[in-house]
Amino acid sequence: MPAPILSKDEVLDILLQTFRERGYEGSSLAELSAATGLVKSSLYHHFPGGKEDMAEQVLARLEGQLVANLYQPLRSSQPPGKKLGGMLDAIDAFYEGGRTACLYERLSASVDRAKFRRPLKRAFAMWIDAVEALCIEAGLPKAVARARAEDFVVRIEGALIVCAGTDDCSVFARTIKSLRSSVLAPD
Amino acid sequence: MPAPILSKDEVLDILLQTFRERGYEGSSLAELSAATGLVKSSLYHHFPGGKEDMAEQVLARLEGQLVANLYQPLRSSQPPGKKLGGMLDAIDAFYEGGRTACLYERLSASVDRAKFRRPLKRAFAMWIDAVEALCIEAGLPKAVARARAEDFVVRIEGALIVCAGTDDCSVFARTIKSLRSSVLAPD
DNA sequence: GTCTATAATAGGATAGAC
DNA sequence: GTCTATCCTATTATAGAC
Repeated sequence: MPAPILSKDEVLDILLQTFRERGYEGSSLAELSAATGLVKSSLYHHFPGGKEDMAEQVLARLEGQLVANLYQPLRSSQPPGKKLGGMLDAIDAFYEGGRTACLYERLSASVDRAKFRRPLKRAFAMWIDAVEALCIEAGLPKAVARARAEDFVVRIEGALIVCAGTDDCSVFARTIKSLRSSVLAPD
Repeated sequence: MPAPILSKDEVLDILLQTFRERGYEGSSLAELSAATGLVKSSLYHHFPGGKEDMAEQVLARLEGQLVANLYQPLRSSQPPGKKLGGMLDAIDAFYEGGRTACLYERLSASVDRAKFRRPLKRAFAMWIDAVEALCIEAGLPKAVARARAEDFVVRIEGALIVCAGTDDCSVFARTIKSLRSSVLAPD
């Protein structure tokens, strides 16, 4: 009984990276096998449902990480402006200044997107809701807060696409900077 | 010598639709063959370079259509506000209110994105430049115009992603509406 | 310019040893 | 829990007839 090479979480982290880099269709089992150092049948031991199962478990782990590192900190007693800054710093780091794609975008754009419909809907809803709550805390009216939060996520996702398409990360930096000063600004 | 079933342009239109719906990796030759009604070897007659060749020719045709239908009308003598409205109407129709994806996004997110680097860079640059020129015509300072134009494209692309991820087109409608009133607003 | 037929490879998935 | 070996299907691509 050979000992595990990597923990389940380490495997999931590598799968997340691969899906972000190559997309869902673009990540073949051969690719995922090479990235994790596990042969295909070892992957099937962890993920009996194959690639779909991998993506689902990666989504579940990412959701937990985002709650812990992005959304929970927004509930602290710090001033809203400080919390917004912290969230944008974390987002900038997570996307490496616009160099790496968003898993949610990758799966939303995949042929099999219907299979991930529920977790994806929830992921976007949680993100938008978290920013909305921050806007409300900062004193913005509910309707304005909702629109600002939705636009926040729209602009992050859009900036990642334009960065990839133009081969120019500066768009992402400008978007982060603009969000920093506009999201909580008075109505 | 059998007569052509479809014109080259008709074939390219169908390929465009298929790439937009299923992405680059997600569009297999079998798929593209079924969509066009041409068997694989007929496709290779038109596109000796295979799928990559198809995407390149689709990109070239789309660029021509956008210049004719989106960018050239911006050079007319109509008032800037009217031209912005017309462009947003055309964009709304082209993306079917957020229901269909952007080819540029699909190719920018593909594993083979490096192959399309130049046409994609040019596509985004042309789009941003067209909106920038409109903003300048409306009297906005050059730097503001540039930022507004970049943000315009970022928000269209982002709205399409969030629509797909949330299964809710209303995000796209709200983004279009917001752009309608904000893009040319005084600094 | 379209077709049938075929080849070669890559993809997803499983059985069973250790 | 990991491995080797194998299977079947899908995918890309080409040859050659009409």
